[in-house]
Amino acid sequence: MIIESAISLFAKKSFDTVSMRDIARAAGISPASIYRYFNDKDDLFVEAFSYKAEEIIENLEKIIDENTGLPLEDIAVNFVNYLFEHESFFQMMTHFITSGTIKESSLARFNEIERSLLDLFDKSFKKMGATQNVRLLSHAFFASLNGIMITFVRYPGRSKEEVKKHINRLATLLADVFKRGI
Amino acid sequence: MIIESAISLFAKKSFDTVSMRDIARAAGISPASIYRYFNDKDDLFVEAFSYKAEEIIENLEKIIDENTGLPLEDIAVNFVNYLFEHESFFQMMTHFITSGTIKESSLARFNEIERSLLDLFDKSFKKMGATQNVRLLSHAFFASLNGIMITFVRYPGRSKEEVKKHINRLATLLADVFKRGI
DNA sequence: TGTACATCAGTGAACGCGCGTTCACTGATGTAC
DNA sequence: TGTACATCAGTGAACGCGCGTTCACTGATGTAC
Repeated sequence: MIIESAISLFAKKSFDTVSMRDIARAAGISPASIYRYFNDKDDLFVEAFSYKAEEIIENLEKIIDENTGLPLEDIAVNFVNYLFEHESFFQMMTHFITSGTIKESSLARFNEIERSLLDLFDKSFKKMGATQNVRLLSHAFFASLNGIMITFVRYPGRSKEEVKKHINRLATLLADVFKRGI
Repeated sequence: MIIESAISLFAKKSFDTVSMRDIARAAGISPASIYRYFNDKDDLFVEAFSYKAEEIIENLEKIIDENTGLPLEDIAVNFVNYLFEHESFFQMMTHFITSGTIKESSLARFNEIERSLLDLFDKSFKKMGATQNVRLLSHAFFASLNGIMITFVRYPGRSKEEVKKHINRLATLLADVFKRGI
């Protein structure tokens, strides 16, 4: 319940602006109660992130496995749209990637999840027939899609629909470039 | 002097952890004095960013102009190494891109600078013979390089040298893929 | 050159706020005999 | 079934802190006559 409240808040607000009091209010409990279940804010967030991450990785894996001939463009577009639809996950991921002030243990768990995501991309590239530098390709592709999301998702003066469309175009272009370039 | 102190602090600490008191201390003045020259923290940071950005854009432009046959790989590697060597600029750029809580006027100035950077990539792609979708290519390439930096620059358990090397490899791979893919 | 006043950079201390977290406590539920 | 006690989820209030920012003030410098 606490975790779900935290997640739902991240869909609306950025990491720094979500406080323990906010989460407690959303969960309908007192701030002190949160500390019965989590050591500190970092711990709560890493739990929330991994909770959401499991769901997302499972779904993405399904998409990849069920569609044997899935072109890289579709994987890219699925991925960014998934991030787009699960803003809380994207928000948390961005925070873990960019923030310099995270407990080592939390960061370790985040990296584990990041590796699972990269495994998905590995799988996709292997299916496409890539044999060399697969992990490096995954790193580049994953980071590039991340970069596209991070750089343009807050683009000011554009509606959510326009932003989504633009990001889809960029993801498609990137996948196309990768497909032909590898 | 204030601006330079702010910039030098960003090279070491992340945005959220640099306070007005830190900057005042580094500049050898009192916190109150900063407010004689800047309306608020946002204003100071956008000035610091644009101060550094001008220098960087000028330098990158020189590199591109002076080397007519410069391959995309070199531009990519120059760009990420530049970000790497000017951590303060990278730090500020990341903050402006990811933070959801910035004054509209500051964001407008940031976007102006971002557009200048994109113009540089436009120039490079045009030199390479791209004629269609040049701006879209620049968006994708710029965002991808950003993503590579953002995603891997804080990679835990690796030395700065290792991180730099890895990012260079990814930037080279990306440029190579783009070159062959367009 | 001297004097009276205005201007202005700069300051130490404080304001008000929100944060993560802890404390001492309550009251419901479970357990033992 | 009743009673005494232990366990435990949950709480309101407070602690201590650091933040951005403002205030009332100082003292040096510039200006006018």
